[in-house]
Amino acid sequence: MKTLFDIEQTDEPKGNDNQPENEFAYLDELNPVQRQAVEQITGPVMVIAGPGSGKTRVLTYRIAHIIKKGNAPYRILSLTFTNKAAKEMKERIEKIVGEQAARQLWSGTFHAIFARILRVEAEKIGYPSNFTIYDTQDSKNLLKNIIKEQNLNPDIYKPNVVYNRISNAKNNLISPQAYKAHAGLMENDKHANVPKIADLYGRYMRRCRQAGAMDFDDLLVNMYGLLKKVPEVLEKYQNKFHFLMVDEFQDTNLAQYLIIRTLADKRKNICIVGDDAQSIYAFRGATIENILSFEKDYPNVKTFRLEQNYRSTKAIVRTANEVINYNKKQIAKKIWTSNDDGDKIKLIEAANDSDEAKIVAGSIFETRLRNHFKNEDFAILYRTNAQSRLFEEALRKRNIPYRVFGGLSFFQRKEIKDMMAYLRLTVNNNDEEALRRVINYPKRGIGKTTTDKMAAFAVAEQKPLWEIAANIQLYQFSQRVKTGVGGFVNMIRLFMKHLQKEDAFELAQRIGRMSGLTKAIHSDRSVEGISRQENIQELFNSIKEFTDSKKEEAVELEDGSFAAADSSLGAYLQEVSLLTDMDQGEEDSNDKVKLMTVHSAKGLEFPAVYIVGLEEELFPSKRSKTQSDIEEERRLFYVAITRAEKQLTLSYANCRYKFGSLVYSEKSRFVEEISPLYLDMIGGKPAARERRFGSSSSYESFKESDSIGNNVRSAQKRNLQKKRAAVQPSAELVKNFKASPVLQIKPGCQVLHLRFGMGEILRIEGAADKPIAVIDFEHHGEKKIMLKFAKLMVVG
DNA sequence: CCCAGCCTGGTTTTT
DNA sequence: CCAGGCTGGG
Repeated sequence: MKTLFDIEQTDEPKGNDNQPENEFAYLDELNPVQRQAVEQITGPVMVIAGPGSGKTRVLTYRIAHIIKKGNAPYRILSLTFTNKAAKEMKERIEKIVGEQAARQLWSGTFHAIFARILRVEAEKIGYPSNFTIYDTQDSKNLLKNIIKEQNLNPDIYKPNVVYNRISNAKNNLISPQAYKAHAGLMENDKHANVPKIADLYGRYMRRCRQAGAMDFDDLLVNMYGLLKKVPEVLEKYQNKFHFLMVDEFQDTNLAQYLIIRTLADKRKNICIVGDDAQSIYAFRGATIENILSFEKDYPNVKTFRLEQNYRSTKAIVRTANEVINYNKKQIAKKIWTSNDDGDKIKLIEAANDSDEAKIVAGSIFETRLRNHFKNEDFAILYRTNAQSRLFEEALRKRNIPYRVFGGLSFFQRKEIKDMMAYLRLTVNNNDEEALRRVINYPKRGIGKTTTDKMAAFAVAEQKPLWEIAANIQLYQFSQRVKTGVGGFVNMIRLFMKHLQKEDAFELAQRIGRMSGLTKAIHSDRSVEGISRQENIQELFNSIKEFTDSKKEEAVELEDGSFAAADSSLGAYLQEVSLLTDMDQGEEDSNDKVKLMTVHSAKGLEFPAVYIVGLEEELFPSKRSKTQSDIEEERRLFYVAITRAEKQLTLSYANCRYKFGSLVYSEKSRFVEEISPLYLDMIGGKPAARERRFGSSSSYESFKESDSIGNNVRSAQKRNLQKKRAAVQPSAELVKNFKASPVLQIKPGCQVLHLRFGMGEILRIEGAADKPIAVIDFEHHGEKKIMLKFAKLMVVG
């Protein structure tokens, strides 16, 4: 983290006449542009802030300034995008304005803040105040059920696809009715052979409503609906919030933008901060258009540009600029720095992914010694969460402590979801997904057939599933089922009786005990079983922490009176349902190497950054096909690069197992694109590679492998054996292949077309759906690589 | 009708 | 590597 900026102070700080000199001392820490943005607390303000330009500093100081100017903290609504950013902001503000004031601030993620408001106002739009928040998995499960009920083919109507389309519609505030009336969308769906999407959308919405549940997108949609449909609510919040601030504005979608605009409409004291070059959430509806709209909607906007980078070395800033310059769609600006040139950008080229991990771990080990870095100075950034595993292994082997962020978050673990489902169901009986999850866990003899039958009644009668369960006696079921379901319902009802009497911790313990869930988990003595127990224990600990802290806390209301904070189970669920990563354990990340996706690294900075897995189809993702997709990948790369303060290392594996295929990719698209600059940086020759650590031959693992390669997963091995038996190469192909000076084909394999040329670039053209080749080839003398292509692709 | 255990298929990124 | 689907035994 930065301690002090070495800023050239061109202006003498302008002390405010009415205030003691030191009152606004913090303003001295800002450069002239930053300071102007901070001091402009009224009217529409737009701050275009490049990476490392002190954006968070501007935001936090601006909030402090608003408060110091005599405005109550609860007049300020500050919205961010991720929990992590929100948390960091809160901490920094607290340091300036004190804990008391910071606590009254309305600061958090869009989703969290809107959920908080909706809790209070939900009944005005026909939702219970104890509504559940469905996570993605809940939503997809519900969709899957609906698709099945409608007798649609789940292979065509993939829950994933349906979910994404619905989510898209919601992010653009398109209702099911509007969707049906929208010719373009309907045409599109028809074309994609999924004409029933609009219908499913409507059904899904009704089911959520019936279950008293909102999904992530509903928090936005319903917030907007609330403001549009209930004038007194609109009035209330417009009067409540005198100042609005939005961070990472480039990542807002239409729904978010319209909500912000509506809330700010009365006073128009709205400040947005963003950087179009760091827009990396288009996939969930974010649009840079919002920046253009903002300028149009607020013609008298004051714009400030923060272009000086205080974070990174010249080498890093130059690389970043170089990368982003390939993008056509961007607002012109020049990020510069007065920092040192710094070290050259390093490139690691590894044979395969586990080798890559070893080399990176080795490099961290070495750099740490040489530069007296601490573990916490390092970050490994990757494109997908799944990539973390090999790096974890490699770091463990070298005894380097690390922490993985994101990934399978605590709350997505099965045992935690089960427990949470009980808690959710107790607070909101109508929560269908929770009910389905636990009605037969632990085993109560209520199987799939029974649940499906109950669900059919629920659909036919347009009632929540709980209603059927609660009145099971009225329906045609066997006595055994009736007893089982009846017992379950009574149990939940018993829990409900204690909702008011007991705090979240007491009630959760009761639920764990009486539901038999704790017992079921404790009876499992396997390794996973033990870890499950620990997780449940951790959950209980966190609930205890929650109740304890709430009991200490007295909430100061806006009229000055005090009230006891709510420590009930309902309050706990509300607070916790939008947490994705348990970053509660700050001490947990003390002096550890940090591993995370590039997306979650946004807003953070580290002295030394490794960007790994820079391979075609991985980073950039193979899902990125269109020009604008690629531009988003490039922005993502830009974000990753600009996290680095002093050292940046890029890394890729020559060949990587992906979905059963081993892909040779000598140069990733990115590396190639920045290569003129990159060559300059490493001294003109790509041969100046980082030394390999560990094994003398990076291809060791291949030599030791069996004929397919020891990294092939067992399932694929089985498959491959089957398929290989079926595929025979044509004589011509074998001949062509053998003509290649360095490539040899193994008998029994088929290759469509291979070309080898342009130095070390292996180019493979053509496409096939089947696995076809195992190839040995020479590389720098004796090295051998085995390749198996599930799908041929152009690489190089 | 339920359940345990095997098998297969799928994996971007976040709230 | 995990979750969900399928199958065969109870």
